[in-house]
Amino acid sequence: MDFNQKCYDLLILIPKGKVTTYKEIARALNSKAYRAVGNAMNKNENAPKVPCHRVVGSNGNLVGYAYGIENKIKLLEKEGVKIINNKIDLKKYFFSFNK
DNA sequence: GGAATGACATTTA
DNA sequence: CTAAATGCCATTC
Repeated sequence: MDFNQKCYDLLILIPKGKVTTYKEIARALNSKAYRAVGNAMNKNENAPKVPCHRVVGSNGNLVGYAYGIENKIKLLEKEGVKIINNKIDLKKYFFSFNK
């Protein structure tokens, strides 16, 4: 299984209305490749299968999105996540894989 | 096999 | 506190 595939697998576990960080994902994989995580999303092989939009920066900042940041914001708000100044309140919506 | 790239994070100014 | 520079991992050219 490739690294990116693992990322996708974890992303599917994220509940609706919650978000996580690239770092958290990397940590869940027992790795520090948060860069690679974002890269995996960029490939977007499993775009419709995986909620890539539920992944944000460490401080809740919306780093980017393959389909456009605007679209990402929209999707998150649809799920009940409030976005302020292109940022998310991690205190409220942060989801930890907590292994 | 080596160099370049990116949806990041952390440290320093 | 905000902005800029540096380091990092895996993938791709």
